[in-house]
Amino acid sequence: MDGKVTPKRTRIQREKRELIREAALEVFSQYGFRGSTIDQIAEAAGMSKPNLLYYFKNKEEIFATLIQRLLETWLAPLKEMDAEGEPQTEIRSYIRRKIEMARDFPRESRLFANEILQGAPRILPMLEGELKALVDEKAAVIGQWMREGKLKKSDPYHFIFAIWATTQHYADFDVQVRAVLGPVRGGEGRFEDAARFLEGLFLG
Amino acid sequence: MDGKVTPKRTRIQREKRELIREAALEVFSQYGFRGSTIDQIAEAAGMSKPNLLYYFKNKEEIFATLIQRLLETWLAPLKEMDAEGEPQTEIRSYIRRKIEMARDFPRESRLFANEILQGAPRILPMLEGELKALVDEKAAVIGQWMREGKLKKSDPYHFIFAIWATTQHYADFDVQVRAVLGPVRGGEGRFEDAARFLEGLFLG
DNA sequence: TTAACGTTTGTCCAAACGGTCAAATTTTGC
DNA sequence: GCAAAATTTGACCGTTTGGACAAACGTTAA
Repeated sequence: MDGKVTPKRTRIQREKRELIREAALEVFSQYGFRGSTIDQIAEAAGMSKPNLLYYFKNKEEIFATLIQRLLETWLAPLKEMDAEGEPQTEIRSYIRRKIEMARDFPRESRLFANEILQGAPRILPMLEGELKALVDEKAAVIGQWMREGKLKKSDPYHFIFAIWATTQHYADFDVQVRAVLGPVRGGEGRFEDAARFLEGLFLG
Repeated sequence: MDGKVTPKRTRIQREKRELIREAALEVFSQYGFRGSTIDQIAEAAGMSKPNLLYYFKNKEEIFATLIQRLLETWLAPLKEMDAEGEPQTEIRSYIRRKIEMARDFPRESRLFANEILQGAPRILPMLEGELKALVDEKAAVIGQWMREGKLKKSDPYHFIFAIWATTQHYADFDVQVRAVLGPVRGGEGRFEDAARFLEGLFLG
């Protein structure tokens, strides 16, 4: 009926496909889809171009599997925000998780940023569907917390946008952050500093 | 001595060069440097590729003049922040100006974001030089205001980053913002809503 | 051992790319 | 009005790109 079956894969296929995804993430996150070439990705993966195309039909397909995986990673932290939890704690954890993602998965963040910058041609339906639904739900929770006086009153949607913007900034604009902070303050501690600052900003 | 002279330009040259810059901004801000083609820009400018190359030596040069102009626009609002002014007023004006820029010059914002995402290959010296110096200066001012109790105490550098991140978010991630807000709340009023929210966040 | 299957690569192709050039056309200054 | 200068374009070039293909090489299991 479906016509679409999960293809059986050998051990080598699973490993090589993962290797290619890793290389593609590196390249795509820096140059965007149009700015990246299959040759670049193949070289980063340590294989020939035809060999890479043995594992992925074409450039689009590599990008597609990357985006698909990215979206799950991306929605997870917000999904975890628990309506039954302590508001301050929930927001604090959310900020922490997002800053950790900026620190540990900057390439994923940049890939996402690149896609949005270009008008989100491949993920617009998901933004208007799944993401909007999730944000609507969580914004309602946050709004309730605000009405209960557990959080300072403001617009829940823009509150969420502000957390996204500030946390992802440390991944997407990392070069600028380090340039401005200089070698001393721009070291590894910058993410911890950022986390503390943002907790104060959003919860203070 | 200098060897570099401002070339004399005819009326047509001035007009056409401006036309090309406008078209190039449109294209580069969406696809980045590597992802954009001269043909795309030429078409957007309504002329043939050779004709475009009559006005600009090559792709790099178009991009360079765009970046150069962008940087001036970009630093202006922060420069205007006045150490002698009323702290609350100065911060509020700064946020307003930045939100207005996100609304009125989204392409410039995206061009900048694109450049930083790719590691700022063409403007890193400026970030480490001029920008760092400016931020150092203004962070000192903000730090003084905080010590005087005119602003809530926090880290002045991350305070500035947070203003950048949140305001530019409304230009760079506009597609996402509109997708999440939906057709009703995502209308023209979203920038005014954002401005009010951000004033509360940073000054409340 | 060997046949079947999975993997890898050199070679090739057409389209797209950045850029050149000479010839044709238009504008300008006298 | 006309010559010089400025502008525009079609045709072209070498390179890069995404992708196809068949032949060669490895692996596996009967």
